[in-house]
Amino acid sequence: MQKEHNLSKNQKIIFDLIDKSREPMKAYSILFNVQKKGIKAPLQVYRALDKLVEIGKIHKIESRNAFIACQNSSCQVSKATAFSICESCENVSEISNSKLSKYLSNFSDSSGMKYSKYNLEFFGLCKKCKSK
Amino acid sequence: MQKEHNLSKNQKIIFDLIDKSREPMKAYSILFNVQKKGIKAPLQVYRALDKLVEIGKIHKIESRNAFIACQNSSCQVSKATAFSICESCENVSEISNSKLSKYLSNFSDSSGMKYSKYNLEFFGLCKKCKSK
DNA sequence: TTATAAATGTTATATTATTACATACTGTTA
DNA sequence: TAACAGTATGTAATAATATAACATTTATAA
Ligand SMILES: [Zn+2]
Ligand SMILES: [Zn+2]
Ligand SMILES: [Zn+2]
Ligand SMILES: [Zn+2]
Repeated sequence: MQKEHNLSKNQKIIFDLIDKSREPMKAYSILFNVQKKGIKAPLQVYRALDKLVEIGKIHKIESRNAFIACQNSSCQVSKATAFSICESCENVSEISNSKLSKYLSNFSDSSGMKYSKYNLEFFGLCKKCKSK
Repeated sequence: MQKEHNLSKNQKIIFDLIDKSREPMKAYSILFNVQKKGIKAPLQVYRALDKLVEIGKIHKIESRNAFIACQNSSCQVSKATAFSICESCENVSEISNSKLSKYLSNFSDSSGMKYSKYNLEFFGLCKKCKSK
């Protein structure tokens, strides 16, 4: 059962915007879009983004410096994330595959490191772009 | 067998610096370090980095905006990369695990996407930092 | 209530990366 | 050799991404 996070005003404005977007959003594009709601400075955006990532409501696509809403109802924190990214149309989806997540969550090697988090990004061509 | 790439002057200067570094290097730190060798502008650094990534001599650690030399003699291109990152000391190593790479290279799901590349970053505490 | 943590507002600045344009070098082929 | 194509370089300006520092306000809980 998922802990309910009561988002603050700025967090809610920014989450709603990202959640409605069909594509990953960049911080300054978010800023531009929420200026009419009174959020005027980059730091206000980055603070909300940091918190939303921390509680797993959004994830950062590291290779794109962009943010998407969590598409798995189960991500309470952003600690085990996998995405597919089309290099042609830049469509991004969160991969929800229990075998993959089990495999990676249980991964260990001889380095002696204790892994507590991972982020995986797959790149390729989506169905649409392949057939062009 | 690995194709021999004849690095250009700037590419060689920058690769040698990264290769000697025990930690991932950031672009502007690289710039600072190669100024005595005549490389004066960010673009000169970024161009060499782009090429070195393309041919697999270095990889970008996306979550850190930093670059490390390939630690696998086999990476001809940066298309199947996995790293372990200590969140305490920021030590980064390239993971070379054939089971993992096979698993990920063969991964496919029902989305219809054809994956041609991936990048995986594991986070946690290294041996040293765990025992502190 | 009092204390504490979390969130906000604001300005300035740091860090990372690209655009645009001119020039030079390297290897191939007519 | 000459012409060409592809790759690399040099330089200036600027765009895009992210954080520091400090003051204030709001929410939560002892
Ligand atoms: Zn998620
Ligand atoms: Zn596509
Ligand atoms: Zn490698
Ligand atoms: Zn460590």
